[in-house]
Amino acid sequence: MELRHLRYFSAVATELHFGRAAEKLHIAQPPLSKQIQDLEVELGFELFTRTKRSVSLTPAGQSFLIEVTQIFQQLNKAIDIGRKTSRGELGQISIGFVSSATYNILPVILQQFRDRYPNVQIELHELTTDRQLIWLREGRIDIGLIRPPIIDGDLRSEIIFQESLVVALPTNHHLASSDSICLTALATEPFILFPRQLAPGLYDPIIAICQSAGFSPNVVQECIQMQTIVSLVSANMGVSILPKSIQEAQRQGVVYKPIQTSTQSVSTGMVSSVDNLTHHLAKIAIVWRLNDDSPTMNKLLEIVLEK
Amino acid sequence: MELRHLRYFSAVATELHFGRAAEKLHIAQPPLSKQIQDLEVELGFELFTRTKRSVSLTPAGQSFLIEVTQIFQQLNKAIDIGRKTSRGELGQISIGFVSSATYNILPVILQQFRDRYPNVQIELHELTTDRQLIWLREGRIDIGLIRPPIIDGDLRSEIIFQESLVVALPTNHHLASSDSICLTALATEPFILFPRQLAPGLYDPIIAICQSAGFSPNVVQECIQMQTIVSLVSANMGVSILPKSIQEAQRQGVVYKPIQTSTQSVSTGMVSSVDNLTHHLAKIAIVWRLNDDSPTMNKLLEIVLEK
DNA sequence: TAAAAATACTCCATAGGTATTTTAT
DNA sequence: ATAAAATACCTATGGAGTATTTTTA
Repeated sequence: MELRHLRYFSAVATELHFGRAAEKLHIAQPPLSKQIQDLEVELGFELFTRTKRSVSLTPAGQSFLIEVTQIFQQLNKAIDIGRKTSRGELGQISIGFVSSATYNILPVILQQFRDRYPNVQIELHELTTDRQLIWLREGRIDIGLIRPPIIDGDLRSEIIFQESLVVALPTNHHLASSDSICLTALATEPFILFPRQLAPGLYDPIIAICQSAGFSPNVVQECIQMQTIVSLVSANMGVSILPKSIQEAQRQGVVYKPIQTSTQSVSTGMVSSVDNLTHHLAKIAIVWRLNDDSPTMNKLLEIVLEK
Repeated sequence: MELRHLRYFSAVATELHFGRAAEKLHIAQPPLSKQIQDLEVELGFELFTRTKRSVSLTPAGQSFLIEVTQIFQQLNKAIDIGRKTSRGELGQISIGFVSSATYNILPVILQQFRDRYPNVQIELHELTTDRQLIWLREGRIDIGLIRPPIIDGDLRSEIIFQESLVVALPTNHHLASSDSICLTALATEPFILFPRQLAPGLYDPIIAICQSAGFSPNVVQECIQMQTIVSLVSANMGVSILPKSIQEAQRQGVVYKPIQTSTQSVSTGMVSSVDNLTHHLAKIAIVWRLNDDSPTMNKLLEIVLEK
């Protein structure tokens, strides 16, 4: 049996006239009769009652017609779903992100993507950078929003967001009323940072700017969650250096201060002003599998990278 | 597009290997590749990602596969429903019946039919004989259970049940304690009968046996419903002659008595004993359209007539 | 007698086969 | 070197056309 048989049957069932049905199908009447006969033989039951002068559906033909109509609807649906999926208009995407992305780039991406592809199901996973890289390779997520750098030949990435670092101080700290902080003033302060392993691309620059301010930070506590770091700062456990957008998570007991650019470094030329700038920035990169041809993923990439 | 394309797609999607899929389909590999290519061109999107060494479904191919699987399920369902309908195992039938058939033949027919064809929807219509004939011609019912005779070239009928007539008397009637009634004894009684028009095949024999008992019944009341006749008898309005099975509808205030066979008629030979017997019988016939080829109707006929 | 489906046949488009090439591992 | 898909080309099945017959209203 082929769709042709069903199309022909449907036409004859609608017209109840082999001649007119054949005309509508742009074929001659004899082959149409033949095809319907073949179909009836294959099905094992009669579809039409022919009396040389008039054609009518048998009860079996009537119920078969109803079902056949649904087959064609189902076929159209299949084609439509396939086409939409191929265009990235339908489907699903799994996105991993570091917690701090919640305050800046993630909501922007989500809103733009949802606006343009409302029928794509988005799955979100808050994960540290290192776990995102594993999940990407395993195919558990399609997109990662991580702290660079990444070193993996099967993955590609692009920096999509960068922001300055700020110092987080408890409200009652003696520098809490300054406009900006010279890092040197924090040389003896206890520091609360996240473990280096979680995001070396963010950790190392922090250490570096402390070094260039002439000290190694005295890390008294490590926390996996940035929120927890903020909590500990507010509890007077120490100070921290964090990406600026953490300010969005309004928290009592903590103030954030810009880092005072060391004019000395610039003037001496030891560190170029460009390097200095980049070293004061916290970056977020989007990562995906090099060989991923998923249309949904590509549409999301398009949106994120087009700016 | 033909079902062939979908069958081939389904095979390749399952095997994810053109060679093996072709083998399973009992065709060579090159034509299979060709058909899949044709399908992709017609659909306008890629179904598979081929890397000469491995085949995998694109996201669009994945969703298309799910829908295509449903098409085949739908197709099997269509064939199954058609076949069952053609065998009379599925469908619907509309049955008309005279009220008195409720007490004898109808429940038997219904039970046997339901047992054998549980998936056929039965529509029941209690109608008088004359309206059943109209509804049959209009196609509003497929089967009638009526009081014969019928005279209609487009309809066919068969007697399927006959029973003797009985006299219905009020309990306090002076003959209520007799074992059987000689009709002559009722010559002066008031009679309650149904209008002749509703079932001449039942009305005329009743009049005939009264005539052969030497009187014309004095009809004081006509009722369309047999139940009403019984009610009026119980209310002392008169007597009646009814089919025996009306006894099943237990009713207080009424007794039913067999009619005493006139030995005279038999002995004189004026009326043959056979004629006499037939004239004392109330018949029910099954009627259907001569040109009705509905399998459901034919299966019901088979059941009713096979005994 | 006319209208409509079925039959008989003819033809060619294309599904499917065979041989070979290409390409990635 | 090998496995597997694609390409090239050929074959033949069967879908569709034309002419005709059959049937019944």
